[in-house]
Amino acid sequence: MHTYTEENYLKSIYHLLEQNEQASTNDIAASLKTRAASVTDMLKKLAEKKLINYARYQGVSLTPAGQKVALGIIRKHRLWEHFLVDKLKFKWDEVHDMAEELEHISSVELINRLEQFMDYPQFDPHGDPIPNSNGEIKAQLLQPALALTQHQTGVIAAVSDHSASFLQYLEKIQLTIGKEIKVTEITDYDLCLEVTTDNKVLNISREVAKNLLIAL
Amino acid sequence: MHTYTEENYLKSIYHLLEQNEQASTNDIAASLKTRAASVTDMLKKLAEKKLINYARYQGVSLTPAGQKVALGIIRKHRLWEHFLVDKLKFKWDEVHDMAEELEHISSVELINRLEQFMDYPQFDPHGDPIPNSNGEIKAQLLQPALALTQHQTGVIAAVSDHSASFLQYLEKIQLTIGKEIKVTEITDYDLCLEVTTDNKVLNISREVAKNLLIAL
DNA sequence: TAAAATTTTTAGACTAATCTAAAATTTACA
DNA sequence: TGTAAATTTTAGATTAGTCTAAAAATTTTA
Repeated sequence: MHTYTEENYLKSIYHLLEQNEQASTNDIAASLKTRAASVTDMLKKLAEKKLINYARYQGVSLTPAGQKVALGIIRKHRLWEHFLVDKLKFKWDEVHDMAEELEHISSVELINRLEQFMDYPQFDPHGDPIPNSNGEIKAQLLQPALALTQHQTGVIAAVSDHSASFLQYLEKIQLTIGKEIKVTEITDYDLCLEVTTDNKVLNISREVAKNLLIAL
Repeated sequence: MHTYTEENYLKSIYHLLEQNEQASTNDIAASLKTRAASVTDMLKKLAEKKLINYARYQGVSLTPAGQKVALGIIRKHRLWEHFLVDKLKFKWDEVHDMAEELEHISSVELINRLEQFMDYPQFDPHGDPIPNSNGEIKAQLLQPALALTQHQTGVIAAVSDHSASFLQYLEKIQLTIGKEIKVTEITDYDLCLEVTTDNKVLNISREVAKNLLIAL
C-alpha cells in the first residue's frame, strides 16, 4: 500500500497541522529527525501520489486520501497502545516506541479484531481519542490545567507531552488520567499551582500545568 | 539491530536447513521469491556480520549468532499466530501473512509479555513448537500420516504444508490438530488412505497424508 | 524597501536491496 | 573423463530514502 516512511510523513504532517495550523518543511524534518532536503523530496513524492497538497515554498496540507491514511495509522497506534497497557500491563510511559512499530502492521481486519477484543475503547492510555474504523475521530474539548483559575475544579483527561520522563513524573505524584484536581492556590512569586487531589496537596510547575489537559 | 530483510533471510535459511540438510542459493531465492543474484549479495553481507558461514559455491550454514536471530523471529512468528487464533479468533489459515509482519516487531519485552498473557503456549496453531525466550526449541518426534500402516492409530500433531488451501481443506473435513485418526484401509489401486476419526470415515490422498504429521 | 537572515529547494552523491545479463564454477552423465 | 547442464557469482544498473553543500525563494528587520 504505502511505505513505512510515507506513513510516518503523513502522520507527522497530520499531528503538526493539528497543533500549528501549518506544517513547514523544517517542522516536519524536526519531528521525523531527518533533514529538510529529505523532506522536500518526500513531499514531492506524496504530492505525486495525491496524498498532500504541495506547492514549492508554500507549505503542505493533507488531501482527503492523505488524511485517511494518517488517521488509519493514528488509529492503529492508539489501539496498540491500549492493548499494551490494558492487556499486557505495560506502563503508559513504556509503550510509545512499540506502538510506533505496530502502527505499520498493514492488516485492517487485525486492528478491527483487536478493537473488538478490547471492547471498543474510546481513548488511548494518554487520553487521546481513538479514530473509528471509518477514520472518524471525536474532537476533544480540553484546556491546559494552567488555564484553571483559583478554586476551580477539573478532571485530568489527557496529556500534551508524551515523553517518558513527564509520564513517569505524573505517575509518581499520581496525577493520572481521570483524577479530579482542584486548584487551591496560585503562587504569586513563580505562578506555580497548588492543586489538591485525593485530599493530598501538590505543587506543580507552570510547565507541568501546561501539559496536563483538563476536560471542559 | 538487523534489518527486516536480513531477518527474513536468516529465517528462511533456518527452515531450509531444518528440512534439507543444506540451503542452496537457488532454494533461498525460491523461498524468498527473489533472484539468486540477490541472494548471493545478501549471503556476503550476512557472512560479513558473522551470522552465517559462507564460502563461494559451497552453500551456507548458520553461526550460533545467526541461529539465535532466526529462532527469535520464529518465536515471535509463532507466538503472534497463537495470539491471532486464540485471542482474536482468526482461523488457522488466515494468520500467516499477519504473523510475517508481526515477527519483525523488535521488542523482546513485548513478546515475553505476550507469551505470559497467553499462559506460555507450547505450540502454534499449526502444531509447530514455540522456542522459549532463550531460543531453545523442543524437537518434535513426528511422522507423516502416510507412514502409518493399516489399523494403526495416531494423533494429528502438526502440518507440513501451511498453505491456506490445505488448511481450509483440513478444517472442512475436520482433520485438525489433536484429532485421533485410525488408518482403516489403504486402497490398493491409488494407495489413498481411508482414515476413521470421530466415528466418521474419510478418504485422503497420499499428498494430504504426506502433509499431516502424526505424533510418535 | 533593500539588505540580512531564514527557510526551502536543487544538485549530486551514498546505502540497502533489488534486478538482468554474462561469466565462472560445480555437477551430472554419456 | 570430458562435455553439457545447472548452479552460483560477478558486473553494472535501478529504486527508495537519505545526506551535504550550494542555490533560490521567502521573510524579517533596519
